[in-house]
Parts: sequence; structure tokens; C-alpha cells
Amino acid sequence: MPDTTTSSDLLAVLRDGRSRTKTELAEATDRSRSTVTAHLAKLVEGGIVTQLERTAATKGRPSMLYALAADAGVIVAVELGARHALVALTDLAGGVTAHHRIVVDVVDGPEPVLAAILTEARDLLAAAGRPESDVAGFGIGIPAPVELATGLPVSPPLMPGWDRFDIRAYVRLVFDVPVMVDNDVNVMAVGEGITHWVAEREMLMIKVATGIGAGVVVNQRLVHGADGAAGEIGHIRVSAAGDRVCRCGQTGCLESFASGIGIARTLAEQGVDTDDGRDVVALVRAGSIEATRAVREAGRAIGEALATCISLINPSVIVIGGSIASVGEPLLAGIREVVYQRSQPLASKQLRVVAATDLELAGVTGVSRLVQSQVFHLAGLGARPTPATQRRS
Amino acid sequence: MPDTTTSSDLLAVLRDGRSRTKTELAEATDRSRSTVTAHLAKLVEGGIVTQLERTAATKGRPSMLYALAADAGVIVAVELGARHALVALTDLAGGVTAHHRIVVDVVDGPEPVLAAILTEARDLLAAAGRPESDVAGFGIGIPAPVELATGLPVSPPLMPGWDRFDIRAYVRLVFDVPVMVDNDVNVMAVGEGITHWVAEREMLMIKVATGIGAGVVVNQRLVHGADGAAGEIGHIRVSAAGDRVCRCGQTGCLESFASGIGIARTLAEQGVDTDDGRDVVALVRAGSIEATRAVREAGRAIGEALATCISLINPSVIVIGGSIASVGEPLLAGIREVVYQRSQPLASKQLRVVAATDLELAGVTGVSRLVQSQVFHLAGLGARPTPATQRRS
DNA sequence: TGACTTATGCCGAACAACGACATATGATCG
DNA sequence: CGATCATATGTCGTTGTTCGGCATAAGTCA
Repeated sequence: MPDTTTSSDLLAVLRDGRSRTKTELAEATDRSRSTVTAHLAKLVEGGIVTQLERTAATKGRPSMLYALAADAGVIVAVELGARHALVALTDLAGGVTAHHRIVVDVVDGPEPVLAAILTEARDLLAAAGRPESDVAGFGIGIPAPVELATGLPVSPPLMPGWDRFDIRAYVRLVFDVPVMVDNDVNVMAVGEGITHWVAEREMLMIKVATGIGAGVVVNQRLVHGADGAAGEIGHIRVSAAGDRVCRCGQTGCLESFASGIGIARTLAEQGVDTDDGRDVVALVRAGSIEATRAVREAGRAIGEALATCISLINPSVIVIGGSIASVGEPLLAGIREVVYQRSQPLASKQLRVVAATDLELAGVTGVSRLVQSQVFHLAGLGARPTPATQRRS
Repeated sequence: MPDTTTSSDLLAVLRDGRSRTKTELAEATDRSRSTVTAHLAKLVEGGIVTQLERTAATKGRPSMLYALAADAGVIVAVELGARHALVALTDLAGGVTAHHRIVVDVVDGPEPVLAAILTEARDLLAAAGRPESDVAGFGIGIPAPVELATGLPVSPPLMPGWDRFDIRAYVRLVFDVPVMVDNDVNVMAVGEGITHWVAEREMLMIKVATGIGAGVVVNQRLVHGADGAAGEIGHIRVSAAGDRVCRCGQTGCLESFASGIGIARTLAEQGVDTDDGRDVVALVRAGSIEATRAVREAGRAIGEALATCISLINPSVIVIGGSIASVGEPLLAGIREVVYQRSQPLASKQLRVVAATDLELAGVTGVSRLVQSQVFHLAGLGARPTPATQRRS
């Protein structure tokens, strides 16, 4: 029954899973303690919030601690890549309790891929000793633009056969719960955002892997754009890419030069043998001078594109992730070099360009958070209700 | 006393100045008629809302119409350019009732310029037969980045001497009312947005004049960025600008090639005499082939930069304004040519690139709307409360 | 003129939030 | 070891907001 503003606000504060006292909650939600008491009672009765043991000694009477009943349900969070899927279970607070990577191929089309994912999810649930009825929500990040209102993938270049396929409906045949679908980089942005960059209003998450994409956070909210195509920066034209022909048919695309495939292509032109983007990381780690240089050049190209993005939205943080980012410094150095050289002083003085901290789980963490928003009817990403308008003086 | 949510919601609906019946208001604010009645009574009593005559015949009893008491106060709205200022008076609904353009020079520094503006505002008030005590709010759009929280201009390249000058405080010495300061292109974006593009979630306003800047609207809200530098796209690097040195010290900046000054420079290199950006418009209108071509080239360069912006935020509308935009087709054609060629099909299929419709008053209209938000304690730009969460089933 | 339609005003009921008071529970100190 | 202090808890009456219902007003239309 938590449908009032106060209950929502309480959940919005408690959604991170940490426990709090009534006084803390009253302060955080800007209500009186009696109001918080009343609503907490309902939430506890409904099994949504748990009353924990008393706090350790302060001076006065110890207070009760309240926290989200994170174990009351399970969220299935999936990150889909071109050749694999990471299927994870999280508790209602977003803590990952189990995860497993399976091999799939998105070009096989939606049914077989989703079937494999759903099977894996069932297996994980069984292994965790959880009945399927415990599933409270399902979410998936996919490497395609997603239309915000409908959750449908639209014109996905990497995923022929998925165009406007109703993933939500398909999943609901198995798990009849809220289903969230969003772009893979968007969910990474959320994952990194809620774990490390809660306070930042504008943030950019860049994924450098087989392709290149961005997750865009503005005013603490994900940006989807009119067609779900926001953040599709792989086909920005950069000078470094020259006349190289991209798979999209254009020339000079960022992706054709700076993605895993693009770097491999650069190296191949120099006679260095690489099959795939994955090899590039191995080569750099092995100390290959050519590979290191190519990655740094790729970083510069990305930096060139980012300089423009910075001029447009002036973010305070840019997080670099994706498989290629795991080479670490060379890529980051290339990006920083151009970003700080080409950006206006005002926009770059406070700007931080950092590597993603959780390459493996950022995606599913973000998915879980977005699903949680739906399960609890919460808005936005922030830890607090929303910094909108303060109510009291 | 209108400080409750319901009163705010009512004002948020009525802010456009149109009149509505109680039933319409109840529907728009999602409250019962009795609630609306109660709050309207207070608002009418407070002189904030006016009760108008009855509606013309429907079938049943005619209803009363209610509208914002637009004449209860005056908003002073100013648009500051490098060499001039447009000082306007609007009613509380944002309707421009008087305006006058005065000559100033921003390089003289803030005090003399603001003094001239304030004097002009006083003159306009006197001419309108309005006492100064009628002024309910003051706003100004300035050609500089503005820090959102403080309203201070930061590191303005065009306005040396204005850095972190407290415009709000200075104005309040004369008019002790809410004072709003924002970037000139931001306010133009708001002005165009509320008059023609209310429904669009993502929108870009591009001003092409002496310099080049953008106003960025995402999720129906203005984007200021971490340092107020969002939309400062004049110094994006574009290939067309080649190695041309920009006043910012970098090379290849969009502004060095595609702004009024940049176009003049291009023409000068071809031996065509122009003193200033203003001349460019005259030359095109006079049928100069060189000037027309140069403007179209400028459009292409802008299109190149915009293609990147489109990839990042996927707007549904891009509005082109500024003095150079008044040449009309050549500029727009150049922009469209590159935008539609370089953008991903998904992002550009629904995208409209249009000319600003109100070159003269869009700025002050936007200023007035932003001031109105402060005067009535409203959030956002939208006509409706915010499409956030629907309250009933 | 009377039926019909639509708006209005007013009132009591339901609900949410608050502040205050009495009480509970531990630490701390003499 | 008991008194005191500090802090948290539960409950209750008050206040204010919102809702739905009912009687009534003010037009149109036949």
C-alpha cells in the first residue's frame, strides 16, 4: 500500500539498502517523526521494510534501525553483449547476489537469445534456493537504441531481427513482473553513477568495446532523446579516422578508428596480426609498442569527439569503460590529452576523466537500480527524493 | 499566500495567460473541483488570479473563466548583446507590452551598462504609466556563461570586467524583486520553446551572430552544466575552419569560420569588403554570390558540429536563430545538408531543423518566462505542472 | 414554460501531517 | 547502586487539505 508521497520518499531514501533511524529518515524526507513512524509501520507490516536491532550505544536510548527488506524479493538483471550475456540476481536494494556469464549470439535473433537468458535466470534462482515467485522485477541492458516510452529496440545495427521486438512481453510470459529494457551504456552509466558519482548532475559514461557508445546523464536523469538514440556517438566524424569506411556506410566515423575493431584494423594495416578487439588488450598488456600507440591514438580520437560533447553539456565527470578501457592508462592518456587541450578552460577546469571502477558489474548494477525504480514506483536515479523544491524553511 | 502544491499547480497551468474554467483547471491539475474552488478563491482574493466574465453559450449553465492577473505586475526582461540591449516590459503572463533597443557596449563593464538598462527600464515604466512598485521581477540574458546556483557570469570571453560581477545585487539596489540572470542563448531557447515547441523533450537552440552558442533543453529543462558552460559550442573544432586562428587562441574553431565575424573573414580573404557580421546579411540580401556561398559554407560547418550534438542527445528540434540566421535559406540549407548526411538515420528521421520564428522577441520572452518561474515559485518550463507521476488511476 | 444540461456553493467525512506529552531505555556520574 | 541525563518511542488530539455529495443557479432547447 505504499502509494503516498511520504512512503515513496521513505523508499527513495532507503533504496540504497543502508539502515537508518526514524530521526534520520524524518530529516531526510523532511517530515515529522510521527509521520515517518506511521508510514514506516505500514511499510514494515507490508514486508517492504525491516526493523533491525537497536543501534550501538550513543548517550541516550538506542534507536531502532530500519532498512529496505532487501531479501523480500529478487531482481533479475541482465547485460546483453554481442556475443555473451551476463545474467545476475540482485536483492531489492541492488546488491548482486549471484551472476553468471553465458555465451549467446545476438544475430540469432531475440527468441533463442532471450530463451537462453531466461533459462539461466531460472537456474540461478534454483541454485539460490529461491522460488520463481520471488522475482520482483526483470531488467536488461541491450546494445541497441531503446525507445523510452515503449521499451522497444529501434533500428539496432548490431542486432538485426530485434527491431521493435517486444522484449517486455516475451519476458513476461515467464516472469510476470515489471520488465525494464534500456540501452547497455545507459545502464552502465546508472551503475557507475549510483556507486561513485551520486552528487554529479551531468555525467558521461563512455563504453569503448567492439563499438563505441555513451550513456548521458543530465540534471541527474538519463537522457534517451527523441528516438532513444541519445549517446550513439560511435558514428561521429573525427579527423583521425580519415577516409576509413565504417560499417555504417559513412567515412571517418569514430568507431571505425577507435573501437576494438577499429584499433585492430589500424594494427592490421601495420602488419600486426589481430583477430578481434579482445586481442588488442592482450597485446598492450604484453607490451606491444604498436598496440599501445594505436590505443593511445584511439584515445585521442575519442577525446576529439568528447571535446565537442563537453562543449555541449559541460559534464563534471566522464567515465571511460568497456573492454578496451581495461588496458588502462594508454587509452585514458590519449583521451585526456585531447580533451584538456581542446576544451574551453571553463568547461574543463573541474572536469574529471576517469576509468570505470567496476568493469564487470556496473551494467547489471545499473539495470537493477532502474528495475528497482519501477518496482517501488520511484523516479530518477538519485539517493534522495529529488532536490526539487524544499518544503520547509 | 499561494504556497501549497495545489496553488502552484494552478499557477503552472495558468501561467500562459489563457483563461480556463474551474472544470478545466480541475482536470489539468488532477484535483477535485471543490479543491480547485477553494484555492482559486484564495488566489483571486490575493489578486493573483482574475475572475473573468462568463463563457459564451454551451448547453448548460455558463461557467466562470479564470486567468492569471497578468496586469497585476510588470516583469522587466532584458536581452543584452555585445553592442546593444533590448529592454522590454511584459505582463505577468509573459506578454510583451513595450520594448526598446538601446545602444551600449559591454566592454565598458557592468556598472555603466546596467545603469543604462535600468534607466531605460524606468523610462519604459513611466511611459506605460506604471509606478516602479509594480515591478514584480527582473531578468536579463547575457552573452556569457552563467553559474546556475549563483547567477554570476563566469569567465566571459566577450565581457571582460563582468567576471563574477553580482548583477542580481546591483539590480536589486533599484528594483528590490527577484532577479534572474542567464545566458542569452538559454533564454532564447526558452522563448522559442514555450511559444512553438512546448511538447518537445529535447531541443537545441543555435544562435549564429557575432559568435555562436547553443541553448540546450533536455527532459524539458534547460541544461547549464557543471560550470554554466553548457551550450558553448563556438569553439568546437570543425574541419571546414582549417587552421584558422580563433580569438580563443585555438585553431579550427567553429566560430572562427561560421560566425558573423568568421564569414566576414572568409569574404575578406576573397577580396570582398565587409566590416562586420551585419554586412554579411546585407550582402546576401543584395544577391552577392560570394556572400551567399560563404554563408552556405558556414551552414555546413555548423552542420558538422551539430551532427555530433545530435548523436549525443538526439533532439527532436533544432532551432536556428541569431542575426546571421535572418538571411534565411542559405544558412539553413547548408546546415541541413550536412546534418542529414552525417547523422544516423534513426536520430535524423524525425529531426526538424527550423529557423527561429521570432528573431526579435524570443530572448525577452524567454527571460520573462524564467522570471515568472521565480515570481510564482514554479519549476521547469512546461505549461503543465510536470508530466512526472500521474496521481490517480 | 418546462425539461435538460452544465456550473456553482456549501458541508461533512476521510485522511494526512504535525506538535506535544508521557514513557521507555540505555549511558553516565556521584 | 541509585539518581540523572540524553535520546528514542508511542499515542493522542488538533489542524489543514482534499474529496464527494447535494441542493441550487443559470443558461439552452423544444
